[in-house]
Amino acid sequence: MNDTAPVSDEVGVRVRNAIDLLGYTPHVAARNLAVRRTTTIGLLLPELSSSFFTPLLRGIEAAVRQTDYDLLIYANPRTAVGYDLRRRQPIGDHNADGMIVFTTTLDDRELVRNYDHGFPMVLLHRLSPRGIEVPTVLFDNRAGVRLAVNHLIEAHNRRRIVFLHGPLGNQESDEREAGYRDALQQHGIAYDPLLIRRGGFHERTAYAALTELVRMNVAFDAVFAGDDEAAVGVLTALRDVDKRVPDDVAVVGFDDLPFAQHLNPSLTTVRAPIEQAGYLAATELFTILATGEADVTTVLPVELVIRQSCGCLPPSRST
Amino acid sequence: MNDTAPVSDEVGVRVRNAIDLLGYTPHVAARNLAVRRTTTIGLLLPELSSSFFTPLLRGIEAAVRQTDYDLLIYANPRTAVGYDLRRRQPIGDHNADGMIVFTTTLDDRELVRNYDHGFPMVLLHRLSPRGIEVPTVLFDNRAGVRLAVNHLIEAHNRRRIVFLHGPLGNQESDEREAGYRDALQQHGIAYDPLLIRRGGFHERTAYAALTELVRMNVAFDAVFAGDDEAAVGVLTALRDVDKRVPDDVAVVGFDDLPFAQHLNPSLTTVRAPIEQAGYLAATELFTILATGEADVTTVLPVELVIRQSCGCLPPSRST
DNA sequence: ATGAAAGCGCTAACAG
DNA sequence: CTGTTAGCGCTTTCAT
Repeated sequence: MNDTAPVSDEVGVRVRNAIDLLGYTPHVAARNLAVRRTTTIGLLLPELSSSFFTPLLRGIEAAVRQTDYDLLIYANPRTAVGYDLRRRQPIGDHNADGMIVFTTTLDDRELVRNYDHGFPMVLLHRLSPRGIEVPTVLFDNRAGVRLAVNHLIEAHNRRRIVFLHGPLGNQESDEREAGYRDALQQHGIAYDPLLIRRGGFHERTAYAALTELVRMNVAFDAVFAGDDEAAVGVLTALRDVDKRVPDDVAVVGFDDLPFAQHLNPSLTTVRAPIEQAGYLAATELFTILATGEADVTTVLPVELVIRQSCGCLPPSRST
Repeated sequence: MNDTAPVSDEVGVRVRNAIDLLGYTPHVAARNLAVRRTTTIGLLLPELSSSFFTPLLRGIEAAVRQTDYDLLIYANPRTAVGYDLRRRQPIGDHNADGMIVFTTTLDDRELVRNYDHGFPMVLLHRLSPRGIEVPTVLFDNRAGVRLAVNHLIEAHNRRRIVFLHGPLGNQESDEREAGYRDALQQHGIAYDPLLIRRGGFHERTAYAALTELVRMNVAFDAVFAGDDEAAVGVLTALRDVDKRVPDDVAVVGFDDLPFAQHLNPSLTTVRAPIEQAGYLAATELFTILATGEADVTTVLPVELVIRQSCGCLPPSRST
């Protein structure tokens, strides 16, 4: 019995000795069962092996560190599609007091069920399912892409702009495409379905998408890559087919991941405050935990970062 | 009761309806308490916000995905130093069947205690504490650095080679320094303590270390950066003081993280099979879980990857 | 095939 | 201040 009740010195010592002797460790699961509280928040992620998560986790960590809570992360591609309901949930009220749900790592049904049970959640980069209101933190994807594509059109006179779409059903990608269409429309450029390819969000798929486009002899003078990871694939693909960036093809990304400025040419991209998003999501969750309430929707502004890959900055001196 | 005993149809239906109606979810902690098994392995990390963990996690994930187990990650800088023993352990036999321990995320005492309790563990990038034998997966740090420094000396005729040491007490960094000394000795170059600086393993600290070195007017013609993250800081620092890489100063890193090839100049570095290390560590843990036994020590070979920052490859055409 | 009872390791509430 | 008791939600064993 520690901390909860007054104890005489002698007993205290005796107990402590026993603890040391036996190497006793409290069984957390049992304790949690008893107190119905875990002092832990959970984070549900589709995967971890992408540079995108580095800043995101940094932000979440920063927020967690200011509290007494621990952070438990569960990353599992299997959670993506509807899976056996009877299968245990990796993170839930049994091992966390609340959780952050990234994009589609939990399907709507689960979300609703957790919500009905009053399990505190914050959504990241995904809208609350219709019918319930779960607080969510989002980027202004549409405005960001509009900005980027407008720049390609206005400053660099590009008109055949490829748009790499992320995984099917990705809300963010849909918003980004809306921004792309906004920009085209704004300048009276026709929307050409040939220029819309799947392949955003991953280096390899982006590489493949671009390569195929070239093989198909589709003409284009710019690429919105979907995100920075994809932009790397695009850059590589273009180099492999001897197209020059930005002279032949301008390239812009999304996110402004740390490596974007180190690419060659350095990447013009839409900077998303990823770290801040993580920080905010966690902070909101803690607010809910403390007060029971929180803002419903937070849309984070993004900005265009101009570098070399669009043609604005001169090529770098070779050190 | 699902799966364990025969049940009449009618009752089955009745129960299922009740489940749907109430939105019932099994309480995992309670079940674990009862069956004394979690079907989960844990991973203890000092932090997540470093690109190093991207490939590491990819490897671990790959191994986990082949099994029925779930992966729970706990990242906490607070675990670094000896902390309150009575404080619950975030991951332990109460919520995992075994765990992977990265470097110094668990202190020796805890390691020994877990070991004594028969809790399955695999160590990553850290030696087993003396007295007990916990399986461990390591890089051949010493040979790797020897390779790199030898290259700087032999191929590029450098003799004033800075060595960036990681955090105090970091075993890997110690091994790397041994490799550095090996190489110097091999070529009869005197060891100059002035050239050994703290600052490896982080971009910012590496930047600071280099900047200070320049400010102190210490002469040097090459830098072993400690790792690739640190190399980015070194490159930036050198650019800021108008030293040319590789002409004035050659730079080599360690790890070969994904971004290394995209740096400008691209980074000559020691490639460590990080992903494989993660995969192996997880696989070994599963082997222990299944059979109770595993190899004690696995040392993974590394290789030198030659690029521009040492002077071997010509500067890149600006696309 | 079903219901009842005990116990996993802990905390909390209550008497002594 | 200390020892005892009940119960967290589940599985398991044993009767019915």
